[in-house]
Amino acid sequence: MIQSVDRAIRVLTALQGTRRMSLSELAARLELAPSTAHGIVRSLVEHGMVVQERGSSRYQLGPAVLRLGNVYLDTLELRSKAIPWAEDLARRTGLAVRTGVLLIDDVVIIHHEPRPDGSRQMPEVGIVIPVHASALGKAMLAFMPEDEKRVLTSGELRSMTGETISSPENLRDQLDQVRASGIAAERDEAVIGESSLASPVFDSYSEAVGAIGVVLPSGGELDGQISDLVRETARAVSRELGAPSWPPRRPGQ
Amino acid sequence: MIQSVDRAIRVLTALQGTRRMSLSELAARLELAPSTAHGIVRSLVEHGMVVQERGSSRYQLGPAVLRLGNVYLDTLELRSKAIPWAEDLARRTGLAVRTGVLLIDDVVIIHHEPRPDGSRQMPEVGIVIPVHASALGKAMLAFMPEDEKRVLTSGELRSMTGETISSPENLRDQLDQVRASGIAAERDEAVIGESSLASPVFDSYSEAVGAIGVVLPSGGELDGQISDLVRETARAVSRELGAPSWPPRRPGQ
DNA sequence: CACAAACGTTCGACATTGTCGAACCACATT
DNA sequence: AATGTGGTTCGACAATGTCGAACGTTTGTG
Repeated sequence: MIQSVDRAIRVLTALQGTRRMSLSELAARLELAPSTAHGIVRSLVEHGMVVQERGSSRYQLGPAVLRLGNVYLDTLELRSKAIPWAEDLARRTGLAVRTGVLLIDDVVIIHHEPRPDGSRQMPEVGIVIPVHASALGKAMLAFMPEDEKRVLTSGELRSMTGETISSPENLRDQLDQVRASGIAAERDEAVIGESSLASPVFDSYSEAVGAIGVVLPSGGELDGQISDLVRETARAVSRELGAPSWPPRRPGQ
Repeated sequence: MIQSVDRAIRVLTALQGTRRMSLSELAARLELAPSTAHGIVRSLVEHGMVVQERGSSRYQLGPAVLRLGNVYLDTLELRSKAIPWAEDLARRTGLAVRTGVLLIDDVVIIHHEPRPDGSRQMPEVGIVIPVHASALGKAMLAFMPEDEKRVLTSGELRSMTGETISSPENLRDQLDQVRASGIAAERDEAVIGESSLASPVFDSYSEAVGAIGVVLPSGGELDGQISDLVRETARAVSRELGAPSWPPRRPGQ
């Protein structure tokens, strides 16, 4: 791993958490000399990845990162294949549909089909949710042995709400259930009042490449029919990606 | 400018143009030894900025860039202030409304309010258009003396369609007009059959920070009433950002 | 089915390059 | 007006990234 590249990405990641930071804050966060941090930030600014506010004080992310994100979405085969099925699932269930992929210890939403009731809803593309606090994350993790091991042994499971799973044993048991049923559930674990159901999507190598599922208010009963629709959707998208079977014979290679 | 950081960003930029590239393609494009390129790519992969496709061959952008892009949009004051006015402008004109910022020699769209006719339209947030081929770009450039100079003297004005401005003299004359009228126009210069009108938005330092405008089919007559609405919108957003006057007394600085 | 060629990847040595500390400058605050 | 904070620049050292060569795997071809 190249040191300065690593540090540059850490700068971006820091700015992603704390949206506006002064140079000294950045330097302190990364445990670097201010002049070192300055050199890195300068390089990022030159390419528009970071901009400094007027008044030459704080730094924040720049427009170049937006362009990159847009191109990423365009290249994703999973996304283009999933969109028609997501629309279909939203129509049939009357619920919002999310599609996501794994990024280290989080799920990144790559598509969001809003509830078809015509109400104004925040677009959620690009937001991240901890793997262990989302149905999408659990659905994927159950079929990614290496990532599962890493998450289970990494120690800390960040708490989002009082319902967030905090013990690795509990999470492992749930992943076993996901493997058996092909569907993952979550209730108030990321956002209070919000529950979700999701199933994993596989590619032609039978690798889990993402997950798709619905978001519903926590109040209602878990409807078996909705589970079936989610599973069917995940299977359909997987087939379009060339997956030989669903669920896969040998979970995730 | 730190060499390896610069190279890492060039890798991302290359992957943004040519969406899938092999290591040797990347190395050739950046004029690097394959092993050097590999080290850089490896660092990017570790952070999820780049992923390699199954079959260990080609590389493409990864989910981490999407997360960054989303956070960038959230931090942008221009965007949050512009959205209500963009909705209003779209309703009044029946046209699609775009808001954009400058990134080197391009405009990046940071908000897109679709035509209010209920038809399915591609979301355009994140796409880039050459400055000299867009009304948004010309509107901003006219009030950014340094960037104007750079663009006018950089030599090449990329051609998008037969109508794209290719001569610096022509562009400079148009920018003079923009300064006089406070509004920029474009007709078939980026996309055939598509025209646009835009006005610059200023912050509390009277610096041009972006532009807002409408997209319309190239057929119709240029309506003076629409121009007035665009100008009024830009003025309103500028006021919300704390701009002391519109247009500014001392153009850009 | 076997061979060859191309590609991605790993390793180690050299010197280029990034890092750090100190000094400088501008701004804001008292 | 003076002092302190924070951002930025500069130069010297050595740590770090770069390159070339070799390895292993995959892909295309005879």
